[in-house]
Amino acid sequence: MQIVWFRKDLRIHDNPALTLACQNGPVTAVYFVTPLQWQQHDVAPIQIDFIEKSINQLAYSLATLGIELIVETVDLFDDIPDALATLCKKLNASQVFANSEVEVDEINRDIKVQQQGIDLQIFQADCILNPGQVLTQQGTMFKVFTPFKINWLKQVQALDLSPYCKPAAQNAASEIIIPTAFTIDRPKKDSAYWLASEDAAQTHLVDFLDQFVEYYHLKRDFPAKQATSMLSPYLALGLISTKQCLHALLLRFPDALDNAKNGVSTWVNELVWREFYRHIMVLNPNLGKGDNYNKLGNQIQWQNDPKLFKAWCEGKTGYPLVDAAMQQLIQTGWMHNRLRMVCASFLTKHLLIDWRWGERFFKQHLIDGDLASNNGGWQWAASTGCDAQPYFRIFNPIIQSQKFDPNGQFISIYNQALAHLSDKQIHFPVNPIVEHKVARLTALQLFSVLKKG
DNA sequence: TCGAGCTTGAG
DNA sequence: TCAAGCTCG
Repeated sequence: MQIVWFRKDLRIHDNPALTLACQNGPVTAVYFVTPLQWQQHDVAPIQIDFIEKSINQLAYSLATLGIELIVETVDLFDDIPDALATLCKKLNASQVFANSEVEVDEINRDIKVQQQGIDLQIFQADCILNPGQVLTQQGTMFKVFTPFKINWLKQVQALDLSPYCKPAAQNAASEIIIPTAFTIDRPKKDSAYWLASEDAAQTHLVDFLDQFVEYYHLKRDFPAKQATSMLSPYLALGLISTKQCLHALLLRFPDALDNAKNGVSTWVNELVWREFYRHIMVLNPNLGKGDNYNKLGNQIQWQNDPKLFKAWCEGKTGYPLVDAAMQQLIQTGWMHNRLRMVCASFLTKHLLIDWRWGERFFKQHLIDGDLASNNGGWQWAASTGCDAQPYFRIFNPIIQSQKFDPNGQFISIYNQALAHLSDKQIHFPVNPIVEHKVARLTALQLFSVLKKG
């Protein structure tokens, strides 16, 4: 008997741990619910709801393969080695199969499991190219995205991207035992807008590839348009893999890896950014503990005014686009990528609040909360990250609004009181908590500690 | 060594 | 126009 331990890979397709375990004989699956750990990791209630629905769906999918999914609740990652050892004993299992994760606590958890004497086999399915596999000629991690991407594309072009097949059913012709629904006993926020299944993820992907990807580079920056893939919640929990995404993309657009300037390659870029941030995280584990990537960032004198932070959290900064974006996050658990940049820039550069505060707040509300991507994005905006925004580049929230929500269509969704304003008027702040020009100059001074040379 | 090339702009 | 540099080959 083998155990397949599911973590952030809640899928039966393109899942090497599952497929390879099944090749070795009978399999039982396990998922550990870790409420206290999730609390420490600021997992959003809406993501917990999405996890609950996803594991119930996974249990059903596994049942169709004749595999039982045991869902066990413990407090912390630290409790898993014992729990897993007990389970191995009970099932008389010789090996545990799992897919790798990139975060430091997760990696340490796996080490502790192995130290417990459990034969834990770890497979790589989180990235298309494994962390540490995309390096400069000096053997170091790239510090700039573009050369990383060039190297990544080169390697991927030589790769077979066929996803792993789902395993064959274990006991043919056996009846499907419909598993009892599992409930996670934690505060939850309804995630029903996002159907929690592999099928739903595939539908999002197909719709995106059929209808949107060709215009992605032209439309993706406009939050009022439906133009992005909407795959982030699925990628965050592994209901779909980036390999599946790229494979499907290449079937439709065989020259997708050619580094052109079109919608297809712009979207490939996004997948590569995801990998870039994951590689950085594995090679710099302390990023997961709040370290600035750029140590000069330690010298930034954050002002951290709680009143300003509260206003930002509640979408009451006075800047219509920022406030609408924060409402989108609070109400739906998701925020358009362009707006994440605008809000992150505003918090760090206009309000001079530590990016970690914003990172945490986002994590607490995002259905697609993912440490590497969230941290990478925040440190990009705060100019402390790897290949980050230069510190002197400060988004003007009014110009961003004029450019990317020209008719105020997005703003109007979340602030009907402004809907009657003209296209010209709607972008301007009403009782702003800080004035752009003043804030900009202060930020330039405070952030000048990042000046190089 | 040196030069090409820099995600998501702003005053 | 400017760009408060630097990475990578």
